[in-house]
Amino acid sequence: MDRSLALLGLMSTGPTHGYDLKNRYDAIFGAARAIAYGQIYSTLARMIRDGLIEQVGQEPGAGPDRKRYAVTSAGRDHLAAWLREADTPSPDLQTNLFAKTVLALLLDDDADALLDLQRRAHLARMRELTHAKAGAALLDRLAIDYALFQIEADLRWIDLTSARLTDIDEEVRHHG
Amino acid sequence: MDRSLALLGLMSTGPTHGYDLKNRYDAIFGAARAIAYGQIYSTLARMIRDGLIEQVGQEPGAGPDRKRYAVTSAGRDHLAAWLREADTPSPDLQTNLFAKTVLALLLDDDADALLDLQRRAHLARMRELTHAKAGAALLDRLAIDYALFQIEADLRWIDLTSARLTDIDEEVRHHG
DNA sequence: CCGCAACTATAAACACGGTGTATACCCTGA
DNA sequence: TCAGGGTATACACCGTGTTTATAGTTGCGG
Repeated sequence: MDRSLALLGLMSTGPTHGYDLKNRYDAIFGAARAIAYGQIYSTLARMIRDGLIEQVGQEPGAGPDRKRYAVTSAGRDHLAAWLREADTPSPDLQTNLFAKTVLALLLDDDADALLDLQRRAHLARMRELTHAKAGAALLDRLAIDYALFQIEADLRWIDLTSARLTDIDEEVRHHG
Repeated sequence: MDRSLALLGLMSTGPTHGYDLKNRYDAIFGAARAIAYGQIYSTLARMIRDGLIEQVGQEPGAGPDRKRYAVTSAGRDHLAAWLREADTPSPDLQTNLFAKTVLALLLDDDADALLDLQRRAHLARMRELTHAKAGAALLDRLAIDYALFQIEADLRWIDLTSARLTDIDEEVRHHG
């Protein structure tokens, strides 16, 4: 996920400072992965450099001075363009599992065992997520659903690949 | 995909030099995305620093001298550990689409239009991939299948989310 | 009332993956 | 002979993200 755009989006509801941004980010997007303070400030610095935001004040808070930032019109355009543009999923068609399978075959390792291991890990993860979903808030449930669907897709690919291993082996050896 | 591990895997079939590595990588994994020469050498440098590979010779070829590298025993262990370890898919449950949807709601933008746009882009991409699959080699077909399964999963999530937009809107406003 | 912990707030150094470009060497053919 | 193209590597640089340092402010226990 593009964290800088998400931050830009949060700032679009009104000028804020880094510390507040971190907390709001975590409240909305941080279910699975909170953002580090360090990343907030380095991202802010880059956005300032690129003219997407600008400092609009510096006020005392409950600690060192807060620097307040606002989205510039260039920033608003940038965000709007991002929102309006569809993503290409997995633009590179490559995955770790694909690479592992091919390399296992190339190195005379047991590719089928590898696929089976991944299958079991996926099933375990699905149970885990399904359990976590029970008590979760709506936004978190949505994120979990996304992961569940994706794991199912992975499982289908694993079955397909596992069934074709002999053919793939031949193809890999050919490339040597 | 983890390119450095893939390179390490390729080197495990015998010592090679950077240039050769680049060509073999592209032949096997490069269907969708070739690796740049620059990345080869910077990755090799890091692997040397980490003791995963070592230089074992320097011979003239059809150009400047070739530096031949071999996998160390630490490198073999590292690779074997990677092959034996299952991946956690989408360890952070976050996606661009999720972020866009939430931000659109937060900014009073049209979230449903956004989802619909993504849906149409996905369908177009599916047609494209299905078409490309027809004439492709086995390894490429496998990679394409992976992408197709994943897009289907995305589509399912889009439908689910689209149906729940009013509830999500309420939740998002709550977080402010 | 002193000192220390916990919270607020930011900055700067650093690591890593990746891209682009420069460099240098060799061979071929017009 | 010399221009062009393939071979081969090195280096500077960029963006994302992590770690660590710094500094003020509040509040609580001894």
